[in-house]
Amino acid sequence: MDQPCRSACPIACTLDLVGDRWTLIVVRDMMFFGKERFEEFLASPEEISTNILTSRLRQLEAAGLVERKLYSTRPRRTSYHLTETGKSLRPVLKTIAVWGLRHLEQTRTPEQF
Amino acid sequence: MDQPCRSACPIACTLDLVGDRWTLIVVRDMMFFGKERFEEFLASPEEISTNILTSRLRQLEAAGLVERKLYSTRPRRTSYHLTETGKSLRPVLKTIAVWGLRHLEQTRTPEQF
DNA sequence: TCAGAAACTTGCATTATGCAAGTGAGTTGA
DNA sequence: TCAACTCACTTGCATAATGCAAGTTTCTGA
Repeated sequence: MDQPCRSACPIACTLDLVGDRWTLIVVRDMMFFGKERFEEFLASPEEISTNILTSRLRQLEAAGLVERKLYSTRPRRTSYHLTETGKSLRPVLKTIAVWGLRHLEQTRTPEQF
Repeated sequence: MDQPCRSACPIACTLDLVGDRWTLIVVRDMMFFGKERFEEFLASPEEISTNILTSRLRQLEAAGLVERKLYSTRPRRTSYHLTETGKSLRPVLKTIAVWGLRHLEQTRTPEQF
């Protein structure tokens, strides 16, 4: 999950970016569930903790996959959105979801796919 | 990476199985580079350490994605192979590779794809 | 002014990872 | 037959990541 790629392999480099337990969960929430705010991500059933969520949002922002916006300054509200690069992960998430549905019994479709 | 799924989401469950820095590297080595032996996995450019490799092979075996075989008892040699379930991860790996090649500059194709 | 929400930060314990060294069974060559 | 070597690990220890709870700051509305 750190910056330098372990090798020139596109699989290894992609995993360096999003290959951990939480990053793609956050991307999923934005891509399929339209979540935008910190509290919305916290409400997901996987129960990410606040420090991990902060660090993942920062990393995704640094990687150019997510944009952070202040959509209100008076109460100061933050929202997060996928950039075009972030949105391009859709086939990856889709393929993973299809595999999970087919091979892991305990999974079910949440309508959205 | 532990057994119990965090939720019923197919993406989250799949990540519980293979969502870390190393598991899919090992699967990649078997799927695209035909690697089978412990020492072959160690030789990959990402340089996995022996204890992590052992634990990942055990987890993949426990998850039914990989089979372990003793192909020689006299010098006692072990080989690892993808099961049908393991092989079914090919589209996932492919999609990740395509994304990496398109969006990460430092990556290049190793012919095999 | 007092409770409450949103978006965090901080501290600390637990778990995972990285690194180096060691082990044991068997093989090869001098 | 003895030393060196290979394969497939295991062990120990330091560092890094994660999980959990609590606290902070800024603002709102009653």
